[in-house]
Amino acid sequence: MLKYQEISIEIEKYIEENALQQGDKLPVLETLMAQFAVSKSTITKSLDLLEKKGIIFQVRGSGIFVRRHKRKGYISLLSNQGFKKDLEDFQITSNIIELDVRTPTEEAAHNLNIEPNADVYYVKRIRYINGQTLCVEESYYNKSIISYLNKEIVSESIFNYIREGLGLKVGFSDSYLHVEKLNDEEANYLGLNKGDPKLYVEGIFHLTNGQPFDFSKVTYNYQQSQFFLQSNGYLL
Amino acid sequence: MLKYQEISIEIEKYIEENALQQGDKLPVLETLMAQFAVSKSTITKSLDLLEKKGIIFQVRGSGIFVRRHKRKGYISLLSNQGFKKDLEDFQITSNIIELDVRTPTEEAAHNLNIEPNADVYYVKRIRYINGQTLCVEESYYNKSIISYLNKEIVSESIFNYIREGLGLKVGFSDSYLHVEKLNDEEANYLGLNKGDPKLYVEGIFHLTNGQPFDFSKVTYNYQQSQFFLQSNGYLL
DNA sequence: TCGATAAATTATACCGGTACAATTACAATA
DNA sequence: TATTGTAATTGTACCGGTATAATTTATCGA
Repeated sequence: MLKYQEISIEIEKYIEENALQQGDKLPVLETLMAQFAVSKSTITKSLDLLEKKGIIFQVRGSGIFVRRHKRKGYISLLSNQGFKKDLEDFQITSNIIELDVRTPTEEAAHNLNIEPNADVYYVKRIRYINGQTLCVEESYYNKSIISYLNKEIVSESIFNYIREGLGLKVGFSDSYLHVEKLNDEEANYLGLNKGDPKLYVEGIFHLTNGQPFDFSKVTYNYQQSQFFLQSNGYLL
Repeated sequence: MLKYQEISIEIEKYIEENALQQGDKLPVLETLMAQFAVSKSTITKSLDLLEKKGIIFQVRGSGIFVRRHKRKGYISLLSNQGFKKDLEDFQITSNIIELDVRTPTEEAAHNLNIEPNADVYYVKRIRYINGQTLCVEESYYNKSIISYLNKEIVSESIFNYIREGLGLKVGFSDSYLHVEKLNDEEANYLGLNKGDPKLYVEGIFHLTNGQPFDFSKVTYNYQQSQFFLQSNGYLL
């Protein structure tokens, strides 16, 4: 583990343990430098990471402050961790409907940047949160990257498996979302009615080297669809 | 303008002008250092900024590559620029229904972190995109920060006015979104039907010093609600 | 020709420094 | 008391360096 990552975790833990509130001030840079016995640039990097994550904000000439946000019950849209990470407080389960190797749809092939006749793992599942339907999810995994999958792995955290089991590094993701009306089939899966609101999210997940490995299409139960989102603004 | 910001703009322009595609490689660090005649850390900072904005991604040992994403017609959810910035290609207009000084609702006061009897500017407007209703928007501006507003300013870019006119610096924002069904009034405003899908977004906008100055509640026309979102993953 | 191994390439981590800009605290002044 | 100017505080920009980890390319051996 890198120094600046460790430090950022330490600081986050410190905020947690001391129950610091929005606007509370952290020790100044110089203190932190001394405390962790590293150079200014390393501390700065830790703080930049925390800022990016929305944990703190820094004000020049003034100090470093906690930015406590997150209303309870919201899922953060920022983070590639899949669900397990964000929803530790909740009871998340899932029911795998299909899991097989097949050739991708044209759409999936395009988004995964593979040939139409290449192999993909296809996974269709329903996720539940505290017993309620959360979403219906269809995922296509590039089999030349994700060489093996089974029900056990899929039931646990796929992303963990990709990192730990396969030793791959998850990088960035692009998501596209819009709102529509449910059709019959979707309504059926979610236990809702045709015409009810539907939050639809497409996600393309990439390794750090830029290769897309997962293309997912998710339809959320609107009653469960509370998302959180933050931005730090690029003021150019 | 700071060096690393200028450079990041230059590089972005370079990508644009040379029509570089997803995966195309940029010059290596050393070349960029020489080209812009700055130190490694400055270039690195420019690249980090571009990475944060989703323009590029960097691969250690390999190079710097363009990450071209953005499907056409999607509005980026990340960025504090309000609308004008993201939707330059579109015809955005708005119809201001109300604009006055008043005391905030309890909810608004809470989110703006002000007393219930403090003054706020209240703005209610309908936005149109290419002649279609895009959203109904209610905003509360902390009057002790945004000391003056009028219809002309509101019709133009408020955020520009805040930066240029008032000399304030917009920092970060937190947004919360969920999906519901439209009620009668909302349906009426948007030209839709009661019970139709509703994408509802609450946003709290802060200055760089952490003060919230704008609390907004936006109800989107689901037919127009196509959003884009990206994440760079914090792999700790 | 293929696979393993070594070498070169390339971005990232980390150091420690100077200068500067924004904010805050304080003192002086009216 | 309020205001204005000044100094201290504090984070950010930028430099230039060494070492290292990931990747790609070249080299060698079978």
